[in-house]
Amino acid sequence: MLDKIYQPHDIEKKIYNTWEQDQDFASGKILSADPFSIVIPPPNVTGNLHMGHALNNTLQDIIIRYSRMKGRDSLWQPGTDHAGIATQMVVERQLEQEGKTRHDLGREKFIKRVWEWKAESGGNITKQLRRIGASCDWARERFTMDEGLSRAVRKVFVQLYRESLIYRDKRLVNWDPKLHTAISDLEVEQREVNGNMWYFKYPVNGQPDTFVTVGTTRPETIFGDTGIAVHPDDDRYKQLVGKYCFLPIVERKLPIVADVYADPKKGTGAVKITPAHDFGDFEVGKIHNLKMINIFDQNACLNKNVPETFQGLDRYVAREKVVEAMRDNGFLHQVEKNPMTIPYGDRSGVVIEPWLMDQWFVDAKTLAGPAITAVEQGKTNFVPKQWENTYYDWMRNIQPWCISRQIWWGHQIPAWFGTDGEIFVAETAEEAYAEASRVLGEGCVLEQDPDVLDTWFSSALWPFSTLGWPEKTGELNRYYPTKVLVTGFDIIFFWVARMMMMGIHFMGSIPFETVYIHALVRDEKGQKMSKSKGNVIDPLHLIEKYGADALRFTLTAFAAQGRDVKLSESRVEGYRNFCTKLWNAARFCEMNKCQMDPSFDPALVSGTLNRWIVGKTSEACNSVAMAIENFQFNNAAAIAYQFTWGTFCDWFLEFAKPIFMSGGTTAQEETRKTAGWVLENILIILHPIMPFITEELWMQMNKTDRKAKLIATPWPRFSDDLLDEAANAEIDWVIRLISQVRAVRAELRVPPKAKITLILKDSGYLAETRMQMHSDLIKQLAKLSSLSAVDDQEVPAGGVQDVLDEATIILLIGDVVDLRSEKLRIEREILRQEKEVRYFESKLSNEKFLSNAPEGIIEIDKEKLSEARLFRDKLLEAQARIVSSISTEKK
RNA sequence: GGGCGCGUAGCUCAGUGGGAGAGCACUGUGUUGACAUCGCAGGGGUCGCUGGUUCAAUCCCAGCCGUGCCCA
Repeated sequence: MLDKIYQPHDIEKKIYNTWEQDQDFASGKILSADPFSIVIPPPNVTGNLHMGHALNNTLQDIIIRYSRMKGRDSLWQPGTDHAGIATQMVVERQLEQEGKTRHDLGREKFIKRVWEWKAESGGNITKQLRRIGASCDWARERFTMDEGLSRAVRKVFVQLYRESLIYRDKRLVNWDPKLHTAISDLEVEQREVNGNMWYFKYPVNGQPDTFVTVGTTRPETIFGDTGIAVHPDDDRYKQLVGKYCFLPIVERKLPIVADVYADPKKGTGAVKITPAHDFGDFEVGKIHNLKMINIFDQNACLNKNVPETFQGLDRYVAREKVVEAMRDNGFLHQVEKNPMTIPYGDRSGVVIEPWLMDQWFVDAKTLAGPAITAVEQGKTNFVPKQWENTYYDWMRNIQPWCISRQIWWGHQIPAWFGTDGEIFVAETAEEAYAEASRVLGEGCVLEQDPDVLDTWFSSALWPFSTLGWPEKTGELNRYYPTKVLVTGFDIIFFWVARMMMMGIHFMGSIPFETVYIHALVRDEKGQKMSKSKGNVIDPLHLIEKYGADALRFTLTAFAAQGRDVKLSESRVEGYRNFCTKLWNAARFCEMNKCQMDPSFDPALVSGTLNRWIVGKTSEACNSVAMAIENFQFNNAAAIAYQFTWGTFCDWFLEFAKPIFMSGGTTAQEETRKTAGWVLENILIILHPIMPFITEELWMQMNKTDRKAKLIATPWPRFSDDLLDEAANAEIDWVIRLISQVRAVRAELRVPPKAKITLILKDSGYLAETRMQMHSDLIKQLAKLSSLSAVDDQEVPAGGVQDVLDEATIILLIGDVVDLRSEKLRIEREILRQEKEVRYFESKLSNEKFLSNAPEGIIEIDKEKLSEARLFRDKLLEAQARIVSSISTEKK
């Protein structure tokens, strides 16, 4: 016997262990089956499960579990990425507590230390993924720093270098003065701040009392100024082009150049050019051959290229000093408040400094071409489709990708430098030496580039490196390309785009057929969850409290395409109740010996009720399947929920009760088996969304017959033959009758326990038959003492009346009812029906409507009209009877 | 400034060119065994505003207002 309440805690752990131990998640077991693969967006190895992960992995789990049940050879490739900067920061923080820095340890020991940390804490996130039920093929788990994946990285680097798609260049990069590394554009966050615009007067050479006034938001950069730009068509400055200004304090000559970069409408129309410290200025400087003077050290403090009194100052201290000096010397024209955006490092949180240095770059522009075409040609599709625009937009304006990082944790760049800066790129040191020997001679000295590659460089290879590439493995052949990538929109640029580029370049084909972009999980007020706001909801906390299935169902029910998920705990609670409902329905089935019988054939049932629920079940199964295949997860959840609760529990089981309580008839036996079969299918369709409770029920209720677990049970295929229109109409009629009686009773406040008499007038043969067939049921569910059909003459006066199709329902509820208020009730309803009749009459008398509307619509409206008329007429008759009762009463 | 969304019941959200739905909340009511984490019944919405297209618009189009995100 099932417990009275579902206890997720113990059950979830037990079930998950069983699955994992029995290798139920393993791919490659049925090689004759169609392969179906997805790769997990590898979570950061330092990460902990947050709501975004919970949603992302729930959806993937639905897809893969469904695929498995559909009989495909399903691979969900798991793993984590090494998160270069984040991981290094974690370990450095540990060292800090010991009073050490990574430099105290040295590179080798530090890396060892990181691996130790990884061994100890790196598995957190994968343990947490297990908590939400993720059915990854854990035996295949990969890590971006694994030997195999590292080899893939080296091979890709070398090949791209040889193809000139990776190159070393001196360019401005985003320098993080706290972490001491370059970062990519994507790791820079633009924040709105209120800053100042300072206007400085630069004296013009040879023209006393003539100044060019320039605005700047960064006074400290004046030491790097090497020119002034004005717009070529700007009459204010035309005569100055080709002349020089003097840079105050420094006394450097600054050529005045004409460039459209200077916007005449902004500020004074003249801008100072600091090529080594501003991305825009850098381009201008190159065009006009301006000097590039680097004025910062790696901490963003002023270096030796500035006047001595300023050397070593922090950039913000320097800013004040410069303003002060300019003011004191009369070169400060004015200061304005200036709203602007400032670049911050997304990891360090400090202001990023554009810094001129040698770095490795990927020629992303060239690689992006085929990646754009693949989407244009529909080889890869985004769902929802509008994300393709975001993808195109970024890809078409893509910039060179800076891939080198000045940190230690990561894939060290496979490039070696000779003593004079010669570069040798090779997969191994041996190869590099061999090559260098040919060029520089035997015994040459090489040093490997100390930098490592951007983590996303290795993540970009994930869909094929995890399958064994560059080896030509069977897995690679079988599972690449993957079917669908499930991810959030925030990493379309970081990851999706780069996987597309690398996948196409190295595998010759797209890495995935579909990119499903899901929502962002927000708090109940719609705000992004963040630690600083303190509005983070911990998925593990919700799992503890309500169970993983309740959380999964909630996330799924909210995962409508193109909309964010606003999560609140009360919703999770609501779906926990759904778990309880399901549990109790199963318990009820068990109590009534409704077993799952594998030999049961739904096509052979004969009882109307059973034929009805069989049809509804097949409909629900097919609709849920369709919804999952179309990535309409919220629909899948809604259909399964409505069918389980609203159809199976609320009606079928209630209808079955009298049958179960009656003697051992054949009808009882059939209904038991049908109920067992429906429950079985409910467990199946709910399993992808709520794997734990469904598996537990499956195991408990299939003690004898079946060995296979639910996870390995085939998803049923039902033909439309199971739908029985006649049975539908019949049960539907009974449901409507019961509902109407209940409504009238509630409205007239008939005591719930009071049994009353129902008389059906003018019911017609069909309705009368239906009534008689289901009389026990109707009596029970509508709480009736008796029900019968009568013709005109036998109508007792004074009953409460209602109309159901062509029949009039008469409820004899004794003296309780005030005839006058009953008369008003009927009249209200008559008014409503008359309005209905008028509406359709006018619509159907509109010639334009008749000539333009499709025939089907007209037919439906005609039917609605005649229904409304019938309803109204029946009500009018009922009203007349009341009136006569009232007059009788008076006498 | 460019782009992408969103605005439907008190709340959170589905949905559709043919008279608007769910969950939660709310109101009334009900516990001799599936479930009070429940049952039964009920109230509640000019589908943001203004125009246009159409026989028909909550849905399509335009503009406006409000709101959110991404990019510069």
